This record gives sequence, structure tokens and C-alpha cells, in this order.
Amino acid sequence: MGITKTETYTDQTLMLASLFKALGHPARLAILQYISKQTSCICGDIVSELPLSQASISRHLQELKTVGLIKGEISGTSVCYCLNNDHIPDTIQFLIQFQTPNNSTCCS
Amino acid sequence: MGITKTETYTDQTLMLASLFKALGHPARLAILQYISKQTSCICGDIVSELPLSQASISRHLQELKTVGLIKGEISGTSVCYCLNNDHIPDTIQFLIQFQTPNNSTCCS
DNA sequence: GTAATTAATCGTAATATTGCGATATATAAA
DNA sequence: TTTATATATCGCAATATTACGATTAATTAC
Repeated sequence: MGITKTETYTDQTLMLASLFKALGHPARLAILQYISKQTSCICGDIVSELPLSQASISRHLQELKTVGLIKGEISGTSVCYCLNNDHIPDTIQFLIQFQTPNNSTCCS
Repeated sequence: MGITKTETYTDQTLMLASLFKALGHPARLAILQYISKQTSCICGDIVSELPLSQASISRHLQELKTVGLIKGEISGTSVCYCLNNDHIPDTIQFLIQFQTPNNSTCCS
């Protein structure tokens, strides 16, 4: 169906899932890495960095902004984007619980 | 189009994106958490834990297995699943680069 | 052997995502 | 005011994802 039964999961699970989902596209990862490489905010030259149209980039930026992975601020005719790491610790914390080495005894 | 231009991204970016994509669904996060809570392997009673059909759970498990987040081993008529944390460090490492506090000077 | 159990796969339907061209909007420059 | 620049949004088409019932395949129990 392409529809997800959201009603039975905890808010935290839904929140994390949407964060990971936003991270689950190579273009969005590339955008995040490009933004993080800059020392200051980046003002929309991402289009020339990736093989995507301006419309597509804009959509990806919007998605990243919606889940809170980046911030954007209007600055003249352009928009200044930068990372928002408010939710990064949550994702890291979630992944760390799977890092414990109980691999050894399990499934050869 | 729903199709992704994979050819211009690095292998590492594509790999990470597929891992995050697999993590980008609440059912799969719930499955991972359930498996990680068990001390030993879990043998298919996940169906009774989540509000999804056996077919759907099986598909989610398959996806998690494909990207290498879990391992599965046949054990009689059932299959024993457990975590595979081979790729977890990569995902954590990737996220850590966004954790640096350059938030302060940026985008108010 | 047959029946029961378990999990994977098939087929299908509904919804979501991705991408782009075209257009709209909004500011800056002339 | 007109023009240029930058970004967002609309509309569409193609593909992907999600979910489920039904079926298949494989092992175990009888």
C-alpha cells in the first residue's frame, strides 16, 4: 500500500524513523556532507554540486528541513542553509544500543 | 520518478543511504529493538509483537538482512534472527561528523 | 506416508517517493 | 518599472514501498 501503520508505534520510534528515512537517500546525505564541509552557511550553490535539477534539490532540502536536520534562513534572494544537530544525538544514541558485542554467541 | 540517480554518488554514500533507508521505517526499528532486547536469538515470534501480518514482517526482516543489520539462521522449521552490528559503527561515525557544535554562529 | 508448523514468496492494490520542466514568488539590480 | 536572480511549488510520469491474503516450500510430528 505504501502506507504505514503509524498508530501503534511510540512517538520516539516514529520520530527516529522519520530522521533515518530522511537520511536514507544518497542525494540528501551528499547535501548534508556538503553543508557540513562549509565553515559558514551555504547559500544555494548545492545545485551545481549535485546532478539534480534545482527543483529536486529544493525538495530534498525541504525534507531535511522538515525533520530538523538542517536550518534555512532567507537572506536576500537566496536562502542560507546550515546544519541543525538538535536531533543527531538521538540518532547516535539509538544506534549505540546495537553496537554491544553480543554478536559472538549468535548466528555463527 | 521514484528512481534514484545512483551512478554519481560514492559507494560509501550509497551504502550508508541504504542502511539509513532500512532504518527509516518504524516497524523495522521496532523489530531491531525487539531483537536487541533478547539475550539469545529470536525465532519468529516477532509477528505477535507487532501489528503486522506474517508476510509483512517477513519482508521487513528480509530488508534488514539484505543491508546487513541482522543475521538469520535456519533452525528447524523456524529461523533464528539476531543483530549484526558490522555496519553500525559506520553509521555512527557518519552521524558524529554532524554533531560538532558549529550551530552557534549559524542561522540564529 | 500424512498432517501440522514455520517462514518465504507471489500477486495485487494503494500510497509514497523521486525527478523534472514549467511556473510562481520574492528580492535585488538596472 | 523592468529585468535579472534565487528559491519554492505545481503538475505530471515513472518507479518504489507497504501491506495483506493466498500460496509455496521445507521441516517436524504423528
